[in-house]
Amino acid sequence: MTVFALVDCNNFYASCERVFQPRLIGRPIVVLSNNDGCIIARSDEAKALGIPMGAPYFKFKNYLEKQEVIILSSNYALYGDLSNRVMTTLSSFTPKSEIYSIDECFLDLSGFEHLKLTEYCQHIRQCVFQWTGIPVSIGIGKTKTLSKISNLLAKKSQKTNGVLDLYNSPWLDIALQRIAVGDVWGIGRRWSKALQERGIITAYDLKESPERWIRQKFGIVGLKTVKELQGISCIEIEDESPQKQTVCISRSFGSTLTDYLALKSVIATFADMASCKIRKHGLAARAINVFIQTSPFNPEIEQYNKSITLGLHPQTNNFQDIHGAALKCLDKIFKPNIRYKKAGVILIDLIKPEDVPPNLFHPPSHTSDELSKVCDSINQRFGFGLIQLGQVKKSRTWYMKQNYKTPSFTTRWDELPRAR
DNA sequence: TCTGGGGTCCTAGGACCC
DNA sequence: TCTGGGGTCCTAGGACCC
Repeated sequence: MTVFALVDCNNFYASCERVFQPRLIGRPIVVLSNNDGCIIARSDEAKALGIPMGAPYFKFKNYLEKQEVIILSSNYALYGDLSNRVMTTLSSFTPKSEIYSIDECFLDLSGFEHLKLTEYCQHIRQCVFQWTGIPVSIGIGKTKTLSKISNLLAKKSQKTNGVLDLYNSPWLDIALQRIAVGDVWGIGRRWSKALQERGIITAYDLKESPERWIRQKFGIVGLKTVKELQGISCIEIEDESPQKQTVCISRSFGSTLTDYLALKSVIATFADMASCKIRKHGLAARAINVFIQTSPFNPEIEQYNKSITLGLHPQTNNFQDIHGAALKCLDKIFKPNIRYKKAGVILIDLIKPEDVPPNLFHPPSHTSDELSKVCDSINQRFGFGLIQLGQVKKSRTWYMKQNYKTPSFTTRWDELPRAR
Protein backbone atom coordinates (compact mmCIF):
# COMPACT_ATOMS: atom_id res chain seq x y z
CA MET A 1 0.00 0.00 0.00
CA THR A 2 1.26 3.36 -0.96
CA VAL A 3 1.66 6.08 1.64
CA PHE A 4 0.57 9.37 0.10
CA ALA A 5 1.73 12.70 1.48
CA LEU A 6 0.65 16.04 0.10
CA VAL A 7 2.93 19.00 0.76
CA ASP A 8 1.20 22.33 0.22
CA CYS A 9 2.85 25.73 0.66
CA ASN A 10 0.97 27.99 3.05
CA ASN A 11 -0.47 31.06 1.27
CA PHE A 12 2.25 30.54 -1.31
CA TYR A 13 2.31 33.86 -3.16
CA ALA A 14 2.07 35.86 0.03
CA SER A 15 4.83 33.76 1.60
CA CYS A 16 7.08 34.33 -1.44
CA GLU A 17 6.71 38.08 -1.08
CA ARG A 18 7.66 37.84 2.57
CA VAL A 19 10.89 35.94 1.96
CA PHE A 20 12.58 39.05 0.59
CA GLN A 21 10.53 41.65 2.44
CA PRO A 22 10.42 40.62 6.08
CA ARG A 23 8.56 43.83 6.94
CA LEU A 24 5.50 42.12 5.41
CA ILE A 25 5.53 39.39 8.05
CA GLY A 26 2.52 39.65 10.32
CA ARG A 27 0.77 42.15 8.02
CA PRO A 28 -2.29 41.35 5.91
CA ILE A 29 -1.32 40.83 2.25
CA VAL A 30 -3.34 40.22 -0.90
CA VAL A 31 -1.88 39.32 -4.28
CA LEU A 32 -3.78 40.32 -7.42
CA SER A 33 -4.19 38.36 -10.66
CA ASN A 34 -2.83 39.61 -13.96
CA ASN A 35 -4.16 43.01 -14.86
CA ASP A 36 -4.70 43.62 -11.15
CA GLY A 37 -8.14 42.11 -11.69
CA CYS A 38 -8.95 39.65 -8.92
CA ILE A 39 -7.63 38.77 -5.48
CA ILE A 40 -5.94 35.39 -5.96
CA ALA A 41 -3.90 34.98 -2.79
CA ARG A 42 -4.25 36.17 0.79
CA SER A 43 -2.13 35.90 3.89
CA ASP A 44 -3.76 34.51 7.04
CA GLU A 45 -4.22 38.05 8.32
CA ALA A 46 -6.07 39.01 5.13
CA LYS A 47 -8.25 35.90 5.33
CA ALA A 48 -9.13 36.87 8.89
CA LEU A 49 -10.42 40.21 7.59
CA GLY A 50 -12.98 38.28 5.55
CA ILE A 51 -11.52 39.01 2.13
CA PRO A 52 -12.81 36.31 -0.21
CA MET A 53 -10.73 34.38 -2.72
CA GLY A 54 -11.21 35.41 -6.33
CA ALA A 55 -13.02 38.65 -5.51
CA PRO A 56 -12.72 41.50 -8.04
CA TYR A 57 -10.16 43.94 -6.71
CA PHE A 58 -12.10 47.11 -7.54
CA LYS A 59 -14.97 46.01 -5.31
CA PHE A 60 -12.68 45.68 -2.30
CA LYS A 61 -10.26 48.49 -2.98
CA ASN A 62 -11.66 50.87 -0.39
CA TYR A 63 -12.03 48.23 2.27
CA LEU A 64 -8.46 47.02 1.72
CA GLU A 65 -7.10 50.54 2.04
CA LYS A 66 -9.05 51.19 5.19
CA GLN A 67 -7.70 47.99 6.75
CA GLU A 68 -4.16 48.88 5.62
CA VAL A 69 -3.81 45.68 3.67
CA ILE A 70 -0.65 45.38 1.56
CA ILE A 71 -1.65 45.06 -2.09
CA LEU A 72 0.69 43.36 -4.56
CA SER A 73 0.52 42.56 -8.27
CA SER A 74 1.50 38.98 -9.04
CA ASN A 75 5.20 38.36 -9.62
CA TYR A 76 5.36 35.02 -11.40
CA ALA A 77 9.09 35.18 -12.00
CA LEU A 78 9.58 35.20 -8.24
CA TYR A 79 6.94 32.57 -7.45
CA GLY A 80 8.18 30.22 -10.17
CA ASP A 81 11.74 30.42 -8.95
CA LEU A 82 10.86 29.85 -5.30
CA SER A 83 8.59 26.99 -6.33
CA ASN A 84 11.57 25.31 -8.02
CA ARG A 85 13.59 25.65 -4.84
CA VAL A 86 10.83 24.08 -2.75
CA MET A 87 10.31 21.22 -5.20
CA THR A 88 14.02 20.49 -5.45
CA THR A 89 14.24 20.37 -1.67
CA LEU A 90 11.24 18.04 -1.41
CA SER A 91 12.58 15.64 -4.01
CA SER A 92 15.56 14.94 -1.78
CA PHE A 93 13.35 13.26 0.82
CA THR A 94 11.87 10.46 -1.29
CA PRO A 95 12.68 8.77 -4.60
CA LYS A 96 9.14 9.23 -5.90
CA SER A 97 7.26 12.51 -6.00
CA GLU A 98 4.94 14.45 -8.29
CA ILE A 99 4.86 18.22 -8.69
CA TYR A 100 1.14 18.83 -8.80
CA SER A 101 1.01 22.62 -9.07
CA ILE A 102 3.17 25.65 -8.42
CA ASP A 103 2.71 25.19 -4.66
CA GLU A 104 1.83 21.52 -4.18
CA CYS A 105 3.72 18.26 -4.35
CA PHE A 106 2.69 14.66 -3.70
CA LEU A 107 5.31 12.46 -2.06
CA ASP A 108 5.28 8.66 -2.01
CA LEU A 109 6.44 7.86 1.51
CA SER A 110 6.04 4.08 1.27
CA GLY A 111 8.91 2.44 3.07
CA PHE A 112 9.48 5.39 5.41
CA GLU A 113 7.05 4.14 8.06
CA HIS A 114 9.91 3.01 10.32
CA LEU A 115 10.94 6.66 10.71
CA LYS A 116 7.48 7.49 12.10
CA LEU A 117 5.66 9.41 9.40
CA THR A 118 4.70 12.41 11.49
CA GLU A 119 8.24 12.94 12.70
CA TYR A 120 9.69 12.51 9.23
CA CYS A 121 7.25 15.04 7.81
CA GLN A 122 8.05 17.52 10.59
CA HIS A 123 11.67 17.15 9.58
CA ILE A 124 10.80 17.79 5.91
CA ARG A 125 8.79 20.82 6.90
CA GLN A 126 11.61 22.33 8.91
CA CYS A 127 14.16 21.74 6.16
CA VAL A 128 11.93 23.37 3.52
CA PHE A 129 11.46 26.40 5.72
CA GLN A 130 15.11 26.68 6.60
CA TRP A 131 16.37 26.25 3.03
CA THR A 132 13.74 28.29 1.16
CA GLY A 133 11.89 30.46 3.67
CA ILE A 134 8.54 28.99 2.62
CA PRO A 135 6.23 27.47 5.28
CA VAL A 136 4.43 24.28 4.23
CA SER A 137 1.80 21.91 5.61
CA ILE A 138 1.80 18.15 5.07
CA GLY A 139 -1.12 15.71 5.05
CA ILE A 140 -0.73 11.93 4.97
CA GLY A 141 -3.31 9.38 3.83
CA LYS A 142 -4.03 6.13 2.00
CA THR A 143 -5.00 7.93 -1.22
CA LYS A 144 -4.30 11.24 -2.89
CA THR A 145 -7.79 12.46 -2.00
CA LEU A 146 -7.31 11.55 1.67
CA SER A 147 -3.89 13.19 1.82
CA LYS A 148 -5.50 16.36 0.48
CA ILE A 149 -8.05 16.23 3.28
CA SER A 150 -5.36 15.61 5.91
CA ASN A 151 -3.50 18.60 4.58
CA LEU A 152 -6.58 20.79 4.83
CA LEU A 153 -7.01 19.81 8.48
CA ALA A 154 -3.28 20.23 9.20
CA LYS A 155 -3.61 23.82 8.04
CA LYS A 156 -6.80 24.45 10.02
CA SER A 157 -5.72 23.09 13.37
CA GLN A 158 -2.94 24.74 15.35
CA LYS A 159 -2.13 21.69 17.41
CA THR A 160 -1.09 19.60 14.39
CA ASN A 161 1.87 21.93 13.96
CA GLY A 162 1.49 21.62 10.19
CA VAL A 163 1.53 17.83 9.86
CA LEU A 164 -1.42 15.45 10.07
CA ASP A 165 -1.22 11.69 9.54
CA LEU A 166 -4.56 10.02 8.77
CA TYR A 167 -2.98 6.96 7.17
CA ASN A 168 -4.05 4.47 9.80
CA SER A 169 -5.97 6.74 12.07
CA PRO A 170 -9.02 5.81 14.15
CA TRP A 171 -10.09 9.44 13.71
CA LEU A 172 -10.45 9.26 9.95
CA ASP A 173 -14.26 9.15 9.87
CA ILE A 174 -14.50 11.97 12.37
CA ALA A 175 -12.09 13.98 10.26
CA LEU A 176 -14.19 13.36 7.15
CA GLN A 177 -17.28 14.60 8.99
CA ARG A 178 -15.53 17.91 9.53
CA ILE A 179 -14.90 18.44 5.80
CA ALA A 180 -17.61 20.04 3.66
CA VAL A 181 -18.34 18.03 0.54
CA GLY A 182 -17.35 20.98 -1.61
CA ASP A 183 -13.86 20.95 -0.06
CA VAL A 184 -13.19 17.43 -1.30
CA TRP A 185 -10.62 17.33 -4.11
CA GLY A 186 -12.55 16.78 -7.33
CA ILE A 187 -15.86 18.21 -6.12
CA GLY A 188 -16.43 21.64 -7.62
CA ARG A 189 -19.27 24.12 -7.27
CA ARG A 190 -21.74 22.35 -9.56
CA TRP A 191 -21.32 18.91 -8.11
CA SER A 192 -21.27 20.25 -4.59
CA LYS A 193 -24.69 21.81 -5.13
CA ALA A 194 -26.13 18.63 -6.66
CA LEU A 195 -24.77 16.52 -3.78
CA GLN A 196 -26.12 18.85 -1.11
CA GLU A 197 -29.55 18.71 -2.69
CA ARG A 198 -29.40 14.95 -2.07
CA GLY A 199 -28.45 15.54 1.58
CA ILE A 200 -24.76 14.76 1.05
CA ILE A 201 -23.15 17.50 3.10
CA THR A 202 -19.79 16.24 4.33
CA ALA A 203 -16.91 14.19 2.94
CA TYR A 204 -18.11 11.37 5.19
CA ASP A 205 -21.59 11.47 3.59
CA LEU A 206 -19.97 11.27 0.17
CA LYS A 207 -17.86 8.29 1.19
CA GLU A 208 -21.05 6.48 2.31
CA SER A 209 -23.24 7.46 -0.66
CA PRO A 210 -24.65 4.87 -3.10
CA GLU A 211 -22.09 4.09 -5.77
CA ARG A 212 -24.54 3.38 -8.57
CA TRP A 213 -26.11 6.78 -8.23
CA ILE A 214 -22.68 8.43 -8.12
CA ARG A 215 -21.55 6.57 -11.22
CA GLN A 216 -24.67 7.54 -13.11
CA LYS A 217 -24.73 11.17 -12.06
CA PHE A 218 -21.02 12.05 -11.88
CA GLY A 219 -19.44 9.50 -14.16
CA ILE A 220 -16.26 7.60 -13.62
CA VAL A 221 -14.54 10.67 -12.20
CA GLY A 222 -17.06 11.02 -9.39
CA LEU A 223 -16.92 7.31 -8.60
CA LYS A 224 -13.12 7.46 -8.30
CA THR A 225 -13.43 10.26 -5.76
CA VAL A 226 -15.80 8.15 -3.62
CA LYS A 227 -13.49 5.13 -3.84
CA GLU A 228 -10.53 7.29 -2.84
CA LEU A 229 -12.46 8.51 0.21
CA GLN A 230 -12.99 4.85 1.13
CA GLY A 231 -9.23 4.38 1.13
CA ILE A 232 -9.05 2.61 -2.24
CA SER A 233 -6.40 4.35 -4.32
CA CYS A 234 -7.49 5.13 -7.89
CA ILE A 235 -5.12 7.98 -8.71
CA GLU A 236 -1.44 7.12 -8.63
CA ILE A 237 1.56 9.38 -8.18
CA GLU A 238 3.01 10.19 -11.58
CA ASP A 239 6.63 10.99 -11.10
CA GLU A 240 7.31 11.43 -14.78
CA SER A 241 5.43 14.48 -15.89
CA PRO A 242 3.35 13.65 -18.96
CA GLN A 243 4.03 15.53 -22.17
CA LYS A 244 2.07 18.75 -22.53
CA GLN A 245 -0.87 18.54 -24.91
CA THR A 246 -1.65 22.23 -25.31
CA VAL A 247 -0.04 25.56 -24.59
CA CYS A 248 -2.15 28.67 -24.18
CA ILE A 249 -1.17 32.34 -24.01
CA SER A 250 -4.07 34.64 -23.27
CA ARG A 251 -4.65 37.94 -21.51
CA SER A 252 -7.36 40.40 -20.69
CA PHE A 253 -6.49 43.90 -21.84
CA GLY A 254 -6.07 46.90 -19.60
CA SER A 255 -8.72 48.63 -21.73
CA THR A 256 -10.88 47.46 -24.62
CA LEU A 257 -9.52 47.31 -28.18
CA THR A 258 -11.49 47.83 -31.38
CA ASP A 259 -8.69 48.61 -33.81
CA TYR A 260 -7.66 45.78 -36.12
CA LEU A 261 -3.99 46.71 -36.10
CA ALA A 262 -3.87 46.81 -32.32
CA LEU A 263 -5.44 43.37 -32.10
CA LYS A 264 -3.06 42.11 -34.74
CA SER A 265 -0.15 43.23 -32.62
CA VAL A 266 -1.59 41.42 -29.61
CA ILE A 267 -2.19 38.15 -31.45
CA ALA A 268 1.24 38.28 -33.04
CA THR A 269 2.86 38.77 -29.66
CA PHE A 270 0.89 35.90 -28.11
CA ALA A 271 1.81 33.66 -31.04
CA ASP A 272 5.49 34.48 -30.57
CA MET A 273 5.28 33.79 -26.83
CA ALA A 274 3.47 30.50 -27.45
CA SER A 275 5.93 29.28 -30.06
CA CYS A 276 8.81 30.23 -27.79
CA LYS A 277 7.23 28.18 -25.03
CA ILE A 278 6.84 25.00 -27.08
CA ARG A 279 10.39 25.33 -28.44
CA LYS A 280 11.57 25.42 -24.86
CA HIS A 281 9.79 22.09 -24.29
CA GLY A 282 11.14 20.64 -27.53
CA LEU A 283 7.64 20.30 -28.95
CA ALA A 284 5.88 21.19 -32.18
CA ALA A 285 2.19 21.96 -32.77
CA ARG A 286 -0.15 20.33 -35.26
CA ALA A 287 -2.89 22.91 -34.87
CA ILE A 288 -3.44 26.43 -33.65
CA ASN A 289 -6.48 28.10 -32.14
CA VAL A 290 -7.01 31.84 -31.90
CA PHE A 291 -9.84 33.44 -29.94
CA ILE A 292 -11.08 36.99 -29.35
CA GLN A 293 -13.72 37.98 -26.81
CA THR A 294 -15.68 40.89 -25.42
CA SER A 295 -16.19 41.40 -21.70
CA PRO A 296 -18.95 39.14 -20.34
CA PHE A 297 -19.44 41.54 -17.42
CA ASN A 298 -20.72 44.38 -19.54
CA PRO A 299 -24.14 43.49 -20.98
CA GLU A 300 -24.50 46.97 -22.46
CA ILE A 301 -22.06 46.35 -25.28
CA GLU A 302 -22.41 44.02 -28.23
CA GLN A 303 -21.07 40.59 -27.25
CA TYR A 304 -18.83 38.73 -29.66
CA ASN A 305 -16.84 35.59 -28.82
CA LYS A 306 -15.21 33.82 -31.67
CA SER A 307 -12.50 31.23 -32.02
CA ILE A 308 -11.04 29.32 -34.92
CA THR A 309 -8.77 26.31 -35.24
CA LEU A 310 -6.35 25.86 -38.09
CA GLY A 311 -4.31 22.71 -38.80
CA LEU A 312 -0.57 23.09 -39.17
CA HIS A 313 0.88 20.73 -41.79
CA PRO A 314 3.45 19.62 -41.19
CA GLN A 315 3.74 20.19 -37.44
CA THR A 316 5.89 23.19 -36.57
CA ASN A 317 7.43 25.23 -33.78
CA ASN A 318 8.93 27.80 -36.11
CA PHE A 319 8.65 31.43 -35.11
CA GLN A 320 7.40 32.67 -38.48
CA ASP A 321 5.11 29.72 -39.25
CA ILE A 322 3.14 30.14 -36.05
CA HIS A 323 3.15 33.91 -36.24
CA GLY A 324 1.74 33.75 -39.78
CA ALA A 325 -0.85 31.11 -38.96
CA ALA A 326 -2.10 33.10 -35.97
CA LEU A 327 -2.59 36.23 -38.05
CA LYS A 328 -4.38 34.22 -40.73
CA CYS A 329 -6.76 32.99 -38.03
CA LEU A 330 -7.36 36.51 -36.78
CA ASP A 331 -8.26 37.70 -40.27
CA LYS A 332 -10.99 35.07 -40.44
CA ILE A 333 -12.66 35.94 -37.15
CA PHE A 334 -12.07 39.67 -36.76
CA LYS A 335 -15.22 41.76 -36.82
CA PRO A 336 -15.01 45.56 -36.80
CA ASN A 337 -16.65 47.87 -34.28
CA ILE A 338 -16.42 45.39 -31.44
CA ARG A 339 -14.91 46.26 -28.08
CA TYR A 340 -12.55 43.37 -27.48
CA LYS A 341 -11.40 42.70 -23.93
CA LYS A 342 -9.52 39.44 -24.15
CA ALA A 343 -7.70 37.32 -26.70
CA GLY A 344 -5.54 34.24 -26.82
CA VAL A 345 -3.50 31.82 -28.89
CA ILE A 346 -3.56 28.09 -28.15
CA LEU A 347 -1.16 25.59 -29.68
CA ILE A 348 -2.81 22.20 -29.86
CA ASP A 349 -1.89 18.60 -30.49
CA LEU A 350 1.70 19.05 -29.38
CA ILE A 351 4.20 16.41 -30.26
CA LYS A 352 7.94 15.82 -30.23
CA PRO A 353 9.02 16.29 -33.86
CA GLU A 354 11.09 13.10 -33.69
CA ASP A 355 7.95 11.10 -32.85
CA VAL A 356 6.23 12.07 -36.10
CA PRO A 357 6.41 9.49 -38.85
CA PRO A 358 7.80 10.90 -42.12
CA ASN A 359 5.13 12.16 -44.50
CA LEU A 360 5.35 11.58 -48.23
CA PHE A 361 3.46 14.75 -49.08
CA HIS A 362 4.97 17.02 -46.45
CA PRO A 363 8.68 16.26 -46.32
CA PRO A 364 10.51 17.94 -43.45
CA SER A 365 11.25 21.54 -44.20
CA HIS A 366 14.83 22.42 -44.99
CA THR A 367 14.69 25.97 -43.77
CA SER A 368 17.00 26.45 -40.86
CA ASP A 369 15.49 27.35 -37.55
CA GLU A 370 18.42 29.43 -36.44
CA LEU A 371 16.23 32.51 -36.51
CA SER A 372 13.87 31.09 -33.89
CA LYS A 373 16.80 30.23 -31.66
CA VAL A 374 18.35 33.66 -31.95
CA CYS A 375 15.06 35.40 -31.21
CA ASP A 376 14.57 33.17 -28.17
CA SER A 377 17.96 33.99 -26.72
CA ILE A 378 17.59 37.74 -27.34
CA ASN A 379 14.12 37.81 -25.86
CA GLN A 380 15.20 35.75 -22.90
CA ARG A 381 18.07 38.07 -22.14
CA PHE A 382 16.37 41.41 -22.63
CA GLY A 383 12.74 40.66 -21.88
CA PHE A 384 10.05 39.36 -24.18
CA GLY A 385 9.07 41.57 -27.10
CA LEU A 386 12.41 43.27 -27.70
CA ILE A 387 12.64 41.52 -31.02
CA GLN A 388 9.61 40.62 -33.14
CA LEU A 389 8.70 40.25 -36.77
CA GLY A 390 8.37 43.44 -38.83
CA GLN A 391 4.62 43.16 -39.25
CA VAL A 392 4.01 43.84 -35.58
CA LYS A 393 3.07 47.37 -34.85
CA LYS A 394 4.72 48.43 -31.62
CA SER A 395 1.77 48.98 -29.40
CA ARG A 396 1.65 48.76 -25.67
CA THR A 397 -1.84 50.11 -25.25
CA TRP A 398 -3.22 46.69 -24.35
CA TYR A 399 -0.58 45.95 -21.75
CA MET A 400 -1.69 44.70 -18.40
CA LYS A 401 -2.02 46.84 -15.37
CA GLN A 402 0.55 45.85 -12.75
CA ASN A 403 0.64 48.74 -10.39
CA TYR A 404 1.96 47.00 -7.31
CA LYS A 405 4.65 44.62 -8.49
CA THR A 406 7.66 43.76 -6.34
CA PRO A 407 11.10 43.21 -7.97
CA SER A 408 12.06 39.86 -9.50
CA PHE A 409 14.47 39.38 -6.63
CA THR A 410 15.88 36.05 -7.72
CA THR A 411 15.74 36.06 -11.52
CA ARG A 412 17.03 39.46 -12.68
CA TRP A 413 20.47 40.88 -11.89
CA ASP A 414 19.20 44.43 -11.79
CA GLU A 415 16.49 43.56 -9.27
CA LEU A 416 18.52 41.67 -6.69
CA PRO A 417 17.59 42.45 -3.10
CA ARG A 418 19.99 44.87 -1.42
CA ALA A 419 21.47 44.36 2.02
CA ARG A 420 22.00 47.55 3.90
C1' DT B 1 -14.24 52.62 -15.29
C1' DC B 2 -12.28 48.42 -13.01
C1' DT B 3 -13.99 40.93 -12.81
C1' DG B 4 -6.99 36.00 -14.11
C1' DG B 5 -4.52 32.48 -16.69
C1' DG B 6 -3.32 27.84 -17.80
C1' DG B 7 -4.33 23.28 -17.79
C1' DT B 8 -6.69 18.05 -17.83
C1' DC B 9 -10.19 14.63 -18.43
C1' DC B 10 -14.76 12.70 -19.67
C1' DT B 11 -19.01 12.38 -22.31
C1' DA B 12 -22.49 12.82 -25.77
C1' DG B 13 -23.51 13.18 -30.31
C1' DG B 14 -22.59 13.36 -35.20
C1' DA B 15 -20.14 11.69 -39.30
C1' DC B 16 -18.60 8.00 -41.41
C1' DC B 17 -17.41 3.07 -42.33
C1' DC B 18 -18.73 -1.79 -43.51
C1' DT C 1 -45.69 -0.05 -46.60
C1' DC C 2 -41.44 -2.05 -45.15
C1' DT C 3 -35.64 1.22 -43.58
C1' DG C 4 -29.95 -2.90 -39.20
C1' DG C 5 -26.27 -3.28 -36.29
C1' DG C 6 -21.89 -2.42 -34.77
C1' DG C 7 -17.89 0.04 -34.72
C1' DT C 8 -14.36 4.17 -34.79
C1' DC C 9 -13.06 8.80 -34.81
C1' DC C 10 -13.62 13.59 -34.03
C1' DT C 11 -15.43 17.64 -31.82
C1' DA C 12 -17.70 20.63 -28.65
C1' DG C 13 -19.00 21.38 -24.28
C1' DG C 14 -18.88 20.77 -19.50
C1' DA C 15 -16.93 19.53 -15.41
C1' DC C 16 -12.85 19.81 -12.55
C1' DC C 17 -7.99 21.47 -10.78
C1' DC C 18 -4.50 25.21 -9.12
